[in-house]
Amino acid sequence: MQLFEQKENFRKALITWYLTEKRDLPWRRTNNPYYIWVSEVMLQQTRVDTVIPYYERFIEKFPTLADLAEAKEEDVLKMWEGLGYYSRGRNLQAGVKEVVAEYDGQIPGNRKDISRLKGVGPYTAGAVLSIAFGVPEHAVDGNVMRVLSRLLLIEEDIAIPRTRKIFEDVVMELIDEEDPSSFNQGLMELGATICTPNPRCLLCPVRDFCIAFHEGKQGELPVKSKKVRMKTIPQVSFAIRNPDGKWLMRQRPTTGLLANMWEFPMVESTGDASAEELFRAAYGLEISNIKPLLDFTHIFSHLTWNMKSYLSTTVKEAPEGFKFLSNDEVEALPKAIPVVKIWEEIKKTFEINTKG
DNA sequence: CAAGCGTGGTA
DNA sequence: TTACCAAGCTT
Repeated sequence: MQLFEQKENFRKALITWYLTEKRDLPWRRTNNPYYIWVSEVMLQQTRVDTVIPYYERFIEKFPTLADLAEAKEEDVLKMWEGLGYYSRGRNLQAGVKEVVAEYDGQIPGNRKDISRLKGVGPYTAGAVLSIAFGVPEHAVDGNVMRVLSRLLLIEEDIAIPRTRKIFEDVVMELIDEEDPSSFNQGLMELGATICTPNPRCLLCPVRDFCIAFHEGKQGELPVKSKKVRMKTIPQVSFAIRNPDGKWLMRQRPTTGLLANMWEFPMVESTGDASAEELFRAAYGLEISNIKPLLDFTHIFSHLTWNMKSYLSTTVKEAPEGFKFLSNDEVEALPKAIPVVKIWEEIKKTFEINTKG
């Protein structure tokens, strides 16, 4: 069957399948545009199973858009701890603040305005517009590109940004004006459960429309170029305790990797300098009683840290930019996974019980 | 546009 | 073990 000549039949097959087979997910039990927005940001490059508990905790902590707008950034990042891509959390709060300041707390219902909000790109704009407001707008993510590349045998490289416009145009041609939410979510649900990288075509509700299936090319699509060479950086981290039993920590810079997250002092390990020498050179602080704590490798999306962590003590004051913090304070701060791992090891070593 | 930006799951 | 992801956005 020709897809474009059978638009109505295609829409009906897709939407009927979606309404029957869709998974029961927390954000599918609401039309609250703020909740939809939160879920869409969390779902960026992140699995559904990972997001669910974060979503539940987040909307419990910040039940309304106003609650999030008024929150401390540190509390927002704490709720994001372990979810990754932490600028998403900071940008979400920034966007929410813009809605309060410029739109009287009402999320804009058109693409032009909603797209101006921090952290809202072309996909998230279309998702919120179609799902929460019922506006017939495209919401093209990786799922949609995979599904449509197969249905229509589109062989453009989906790794190239400008390719997305091809799929946006296709969606605007096909979209169901009566139920754009189910249409867009149907395409995504299909990509997530049936039209996966290794597709299960025999279960597909729209395989009769699929050119790739017809020609047996579903395994060759979508076309996606890839170029990633990963750097490995050796890091040395120091958990330094003062006589009050407090730990030396700092907040990372406001831009770049793990922006604004907290960490134990850390330096790139170059050459064969000892841990103590590295730390004195970096911060000019004398430390003693150095003992190995925990070694591990942490893999980011674009680089790898080979971590060696040490325990030590000092009697000096904190250097510029650092703070000595109690166990409960360390527990409460937002920390990325490598820092959490070191902190967990410290808590085990010293049998620390925190209020958190 | 290309590169930077997290984490955990899976083949 | 390596590679590739999973509902992308910013600079």
